[in-house]
Amino acid sequence: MVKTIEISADIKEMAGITKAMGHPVRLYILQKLNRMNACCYSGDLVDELPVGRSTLSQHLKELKYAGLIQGEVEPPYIKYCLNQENWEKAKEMFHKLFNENQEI
Amino acid sequence: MVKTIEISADIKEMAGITKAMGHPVRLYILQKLNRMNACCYSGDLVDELPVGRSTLSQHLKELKYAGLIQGEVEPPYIKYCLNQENWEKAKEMFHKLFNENQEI
DNA sequence: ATATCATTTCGTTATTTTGCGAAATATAAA
DNA sequence: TTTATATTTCGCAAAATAACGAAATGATAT
Repeated sequence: MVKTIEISADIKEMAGITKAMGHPVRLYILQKLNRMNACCYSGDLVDELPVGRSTLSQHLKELKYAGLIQGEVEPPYIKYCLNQENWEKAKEMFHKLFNENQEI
Repeated sequence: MVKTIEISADIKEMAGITKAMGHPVRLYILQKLNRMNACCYSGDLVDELPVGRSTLSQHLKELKYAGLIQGEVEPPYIKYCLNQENWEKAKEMFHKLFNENQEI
């Protein structure tokens, strides 16, 4: 007797986003971009974070893959900003998660 | 020239919690406990999740370690519930993260 | 054409995570 | 005391993650 259980796509999606947020360097970047309401460059970040350039690049790639940030080429730099639409979506997801027991 | 940069303890703490939440099985459990505003048993969960008992036990252990849930021995069961205090703390953390650009 | 600059990709290594089944634990029932 | 039940721990294998330095890329300046 085999279990035929699946976890909903919604949960899986949120888990993916949450996972992408679950690293100090990546969380720092997201917090900074949101706080400043601005964008930044990899070069800025590498000076304030305890990781090397290539490692930082990997983290940016992951955040991009998760849809939380986007990079705009601005030679010779790449300007990284929050992906506002998805960031709002994430915000909403967390809001729901923490508040869906508040029903009347 | 060595970098002497550190990431704040706050960010590290939140990253740890976020990481613990960043898996479909664990997120499912948290959502369920919060939604139902109730507790549940490992045996309930194993029937609705696509993982084996020992794997589920590992996930519960991780959530417990992160402080998000707590287990109360109720022989022969163990009753798992949200750790309300820490759950509220997590809620507040996420709220801040997503809203701290809303300053006047 | 060469050099420079910011950044990424590649190749590698070490560590962590995920998952399983078997064995162990702890409690209650027969 | 044996048996049954719920759950965890152990030991393992496979896969994913994190980090690094070196090399590659792509653009501009000399």
